[in-house]
Amino acid sequence: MSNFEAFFDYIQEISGKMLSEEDKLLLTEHFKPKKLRKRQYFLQEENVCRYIGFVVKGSARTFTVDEKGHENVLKLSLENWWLADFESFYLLTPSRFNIEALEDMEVLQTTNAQIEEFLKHIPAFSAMANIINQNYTIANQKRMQAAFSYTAEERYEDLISNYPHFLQRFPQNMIASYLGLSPETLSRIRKNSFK
Amino acid sequence: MSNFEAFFDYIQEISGKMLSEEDKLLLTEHFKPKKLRKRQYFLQEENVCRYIGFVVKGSARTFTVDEKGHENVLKLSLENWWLADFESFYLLTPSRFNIEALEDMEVLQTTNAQIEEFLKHIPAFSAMANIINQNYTIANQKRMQAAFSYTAEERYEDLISNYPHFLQRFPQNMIASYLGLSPETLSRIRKNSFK
DNA sequence: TTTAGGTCAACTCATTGTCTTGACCTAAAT
DNA sequence: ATTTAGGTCAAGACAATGAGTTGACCTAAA
Repeated sequence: MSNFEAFFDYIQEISGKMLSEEDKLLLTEHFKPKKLRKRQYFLQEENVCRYIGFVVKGSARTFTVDEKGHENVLKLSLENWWLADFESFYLLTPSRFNIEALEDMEVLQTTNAQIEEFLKHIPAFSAMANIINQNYTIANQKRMQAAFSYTAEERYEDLISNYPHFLQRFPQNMIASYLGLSPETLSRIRKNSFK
Repeated sequence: MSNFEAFFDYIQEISGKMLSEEDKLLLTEHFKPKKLRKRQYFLQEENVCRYIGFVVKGSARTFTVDEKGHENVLKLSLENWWLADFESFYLLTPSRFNIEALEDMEVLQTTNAQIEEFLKHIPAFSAMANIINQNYTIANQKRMQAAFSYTAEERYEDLISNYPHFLQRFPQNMIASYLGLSPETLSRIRKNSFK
């Protein structure tokens, strides 16, 4: 049904290791394909994030809603990204985040307990996990730093050089929120940058 | 925060019994107010329905999605109705139903285990539960019968005489689906009934 | 062989979402 | 004290979506 091949390729590519047939079988058995329709939630705030999802198709946003009902986008996800609130997922605490499909999606999802098994038994998976965690850490650090020391314009330039496809896939107001800008400011920045 | 008064009134009115202050305290402690935004799901298919919800404000639909992606509305809910897939809720089996907010909603929700407590300790609650179950059974029976023996037009007439406010609160295509009609057919029925 | 009602396609109209623009405000940095 | 970056508010343009209607046609059961 769902395309596990892309998932296997992804693991092998990131980890630099091969998956055996048994590995693949294990993964296929315990990653459950799930379809989300546009606007459907993968995770709703106040719930525990019981599943981690690998995006096969579609896009999503992770966001919070503050007291005033204002939405704050923390993460934008596309194909070959992971969906989860890791804090909630690992500690089983209620999440403050919402993860919402922005398009119809296909996701492969599994539980915390299963992830432990994969880490133990599948070398490629475990290698991948390490690399991903490193990448996330670096990316987050960069983002934090950028938020403090870069101007709005620089952050935008940074985004388009690192993730040029974001502009095609995500509405501009969500990118603005992701960059910590008002939609108006981003609109003006874009206008100016056409010179 | 949320309006428990309406909930208390409802219980007392249906059951014909009074709630003591302790009863109210127990209910307030264990029914958690929850806000749903329009299009948010109270329950998604394949999940276990862990909560039952009392609608304080807003409206919702219970529907299934068949293999062809066609949505089938089974229930329309307004203020002072209950939200749950009772089969899933009582048996803890994965649900085939989706329950989706059609407007921003305020719901009071609690768990199966808590309901047991209420039934044991709150006479008014237990009396209410009995009456509701009876009403549901009767209503379902009528609906089944209607589906088989009435024409589309009769079912529509029946609906507007029993629930005239549905027309104001729910989009016509959902009412059509609820009646087991195509939207086109309902549209034509309404046109004719203006004579 | 009529009839009830479904399916498909096209069109209208209202609603919502997205982006842009101008006017104005504020806080920090000169 | 005043420039500057960027936020807030309000209005408007435009596109996309959703809801309702209508006509044409099809099918199964009475």
